Amino acid sequence: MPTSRRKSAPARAPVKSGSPAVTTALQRSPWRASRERLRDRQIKREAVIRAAAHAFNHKGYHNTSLDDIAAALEVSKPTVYYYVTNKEQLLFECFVAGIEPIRTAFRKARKLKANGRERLKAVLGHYGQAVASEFGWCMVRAEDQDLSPSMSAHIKSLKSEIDQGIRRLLREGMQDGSIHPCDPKMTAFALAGALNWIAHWYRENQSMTGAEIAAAFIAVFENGLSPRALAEAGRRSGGAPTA
Amino acid sequence: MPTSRRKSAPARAPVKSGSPAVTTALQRSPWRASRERLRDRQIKREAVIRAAAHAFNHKGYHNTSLDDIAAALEVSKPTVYYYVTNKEQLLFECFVAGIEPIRTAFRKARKLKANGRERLKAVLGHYGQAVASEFGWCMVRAEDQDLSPSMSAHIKSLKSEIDQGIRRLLREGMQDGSIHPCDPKMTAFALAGALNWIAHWYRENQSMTGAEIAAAFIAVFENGLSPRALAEAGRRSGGAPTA
DNA sequence: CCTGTATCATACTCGCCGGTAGCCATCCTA
DNA sequence: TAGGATGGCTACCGGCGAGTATGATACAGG
Repeated sequence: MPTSRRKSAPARAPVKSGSPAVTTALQRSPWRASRERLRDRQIKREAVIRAAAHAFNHKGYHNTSLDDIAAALEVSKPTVYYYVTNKEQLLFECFVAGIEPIRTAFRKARKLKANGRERLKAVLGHYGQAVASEFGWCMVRAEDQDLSPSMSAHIKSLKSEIDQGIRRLLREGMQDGSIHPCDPKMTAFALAGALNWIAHWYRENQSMTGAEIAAAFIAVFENGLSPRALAEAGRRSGGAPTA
Repeated sequence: MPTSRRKSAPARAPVKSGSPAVTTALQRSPWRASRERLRDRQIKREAVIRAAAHAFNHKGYHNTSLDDIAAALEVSKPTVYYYVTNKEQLLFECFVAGIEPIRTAFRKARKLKANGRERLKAVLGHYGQAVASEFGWCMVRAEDQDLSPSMSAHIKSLKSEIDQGIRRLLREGMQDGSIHPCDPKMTAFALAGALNWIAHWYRENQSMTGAEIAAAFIAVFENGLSPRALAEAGRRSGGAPTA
């Protein structure tokens, strides 16, 4: 009976995590071949997403057809559809792949033993690198209007998580005296905006690496435009300034 | 002979300039009626562009059809095409309308009698307001990929003009001692990026006006994250800090 | 009243592109 | 070696949307 066979496609796994615990145990199982095929499938799936990110980077989401992506992979369009359900999901996966390193940066910063400003700097450094990565464009430019309500909500919540994380670090830094008093909301917007915008002017084969750009930006944020006394400008670790 | 009649459409005038010197003289010309029609045409044309900007704001460029814009104006699609040649030009005009106030801000700042930081602040204030304006989204999001090479080049040059203007003000401020030493290129990117990003989260009917947002951002840039000595934080006009 | 021009609508063309139907090859498993 | 699962292809559909052909109306000038 020729009913739909395509339903049997295995559910998606998180795009970027490198096969967490599945391949470690049961090395000589009789299903080894099947497991290897599954792993192959993940590799191919990631290649599809990577190709999509690359195409979106260069031509934009709407100017990229799935035929383009298929051609870049030297396969046909239905093959792409074998790995993802639709174009929208491609954008979504690229977004997630881009934002994931930022989330882990927050987790790592949390267990860092330093003042708020240093922790914030650590996060912003990873943030900048993520924006300059191959998924940066997709992460930054994924728009509500191009996504279904459910995915849009998902993305919104992830973005909000990042935003709240920055605000929290700002507040903590202000409490421990390592950050100049400011409005956390506006400051977080300014910081994230400056870093997000990297995706607009940064394309591969640039002279600076993502890390270098992030470092340069952080220096700007840290010092501000107004001139500082020399002693203060050279200071590294912050305590309460005068109080 | 039914050849193309549409060629007779009058050439476009700069979108936003308010009928510069045409209506001042020759008030009783016999072509008064014809001149009035021309003025009407300009008004309608601007309405079309404004409607396009509004639609692009809400749904994005690619998700907006010219039927949408026509419907918003309660006219039909050919009417829209009577005032603009194609969709691309609509985006371009929106971009120009958005960026023009920034250019005038630079011109005004140039004849301002103040140090570099103050002049930069004045420009950034107008910059922020422009980004938060009805054309802000179009100005910020107009992408090369959606435009023909010639228009893309035009937009690129306008953007570059703004960028170079910011860098120049930074250098001037560093020379007169009102701005902390920094890399002008990276700092300009950071400033412009933060302000550009306003277009992503700012939608009308927000609690803050564009001017308020710009002021808040400028305060962030000016102070920086590192804490400042109280005397320094309160300082207003800058001279050389300690040298 | 006649003619040209400005303005706008109805009703189309047409290409692109997201997504699918159906078929074929291969390979693992029993 | 049969038979199912897996992975891939060619060929198509359907709709959306940019842009247009054609003609109707309004009005100005002679």
